Amino acid sequence: MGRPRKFDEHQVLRSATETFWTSGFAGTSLGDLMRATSLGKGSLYGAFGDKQALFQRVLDGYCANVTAGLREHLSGPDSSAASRLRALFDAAVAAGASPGPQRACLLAKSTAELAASNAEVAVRARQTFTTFADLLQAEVESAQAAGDVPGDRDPRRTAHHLLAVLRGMEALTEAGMDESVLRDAADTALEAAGLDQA
Amino acid sequence: MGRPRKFDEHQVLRSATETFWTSGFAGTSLGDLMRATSLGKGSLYGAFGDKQALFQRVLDGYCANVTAGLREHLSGPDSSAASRLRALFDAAVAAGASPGPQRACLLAKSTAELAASNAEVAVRARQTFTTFADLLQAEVESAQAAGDVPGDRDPRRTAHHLLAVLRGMEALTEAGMDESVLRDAADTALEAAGLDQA
DNA sequence: TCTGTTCTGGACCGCACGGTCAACATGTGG
DNA sequence: CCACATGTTGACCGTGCGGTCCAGAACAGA
Repeated sequence: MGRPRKFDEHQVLRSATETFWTSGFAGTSLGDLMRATSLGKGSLYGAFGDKQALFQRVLDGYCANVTAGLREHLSGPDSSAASRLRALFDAAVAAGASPGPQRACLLAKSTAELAASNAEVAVRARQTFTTFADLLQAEVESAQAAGDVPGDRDPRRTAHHLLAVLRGMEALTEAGMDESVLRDAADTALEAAGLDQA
Repeated sequence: MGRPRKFDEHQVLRSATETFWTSGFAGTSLGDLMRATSLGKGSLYGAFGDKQALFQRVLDGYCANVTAGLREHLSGPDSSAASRLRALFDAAVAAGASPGPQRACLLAKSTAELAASNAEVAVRARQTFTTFADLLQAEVESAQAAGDVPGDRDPRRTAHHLLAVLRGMEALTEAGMDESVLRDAADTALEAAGLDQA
């Protein structure tokens, strides 16, 4: 019973995500959020709590999405684990190649802004990156089993290296570095993992 | 002529750097800056212009310092270019290994927060990273000349990869990842460059 | 239809924000 | 020692902040 909500929670969270993504946590005001979501303050506070709590919801949702996306990609229809890994790095290069101002990964931005002062954000970041590493490791192992990666490679170590390169490419993308830089980083990383280029 | 300044500009910039570094641009208020610098608003505005201008001064100075530091390190007293590169990555691992909340590189934080919306920040970031790449490339070439890096490596490509790993390690450090992750990333990157581990 | 419950919209709060300004202090050059 | 140029201080300004609250709207169940 009671009056039903007029808004769709998912849609509101999507709008809020967009806003925080563009302006960061400190750079986003409640007014911005009200405009983006078309909700009054009362509804916003009633449904999500204060700005901090809403941000946490947004960040958690974003991390879940990104993790799910990566998991889906890595178990995708692509023929081999090796080609899926290559596709992943190709996508990272392509993301940085598009012209215009770049909007980096929300998780990267949030970690840079808040991880040092907000334990919850730090935990979420750490956990998400750890999951990334695990997924990459599984993929390396799979490629190894298929004979596309030499057996002498330590999958965990390799995954950690690939993760670092991916995050580094993200950072270089933020700075608007040339595509060639990203290309070089991606190719060298894949080579180091033992994956020959097509 | 006129009344002389009571403060040391370098000292003030150092304090302002500290403040922006801790809280980011949007997260730092004029009050924070006044407290940190012990200057009144008038002096701050008279000497540096508005908050935005002061931030740009701070960021430019930081980039200059970091670049000079890297340049100095890479032309340091260490015996070989190879060992200097190893020391560089060791330092990056060590930076992430210290306990407690991590405060990432100011340039990384500023790029994440502002590069998409502030052209001057984006230009500075891009330029600084490009300089990093150039310095790394020179070092790889030097190591190659000394026979510590195989001659078939493309120095530019290798430098781009090393740069990506360094920035990635920075990002993982922000998130508080285990030292072993950084260690793996660093070791694998150096190996990929053709540098054997000691 | 009436009651209880929830949701909505916006008025309202105190505060701190970024920024301006004018009165005053402190030097230098003549 | 005086006139001038500059630096300092902090009061002041309008605005927008994050957050609270409540009167009224919109439903479900009796």
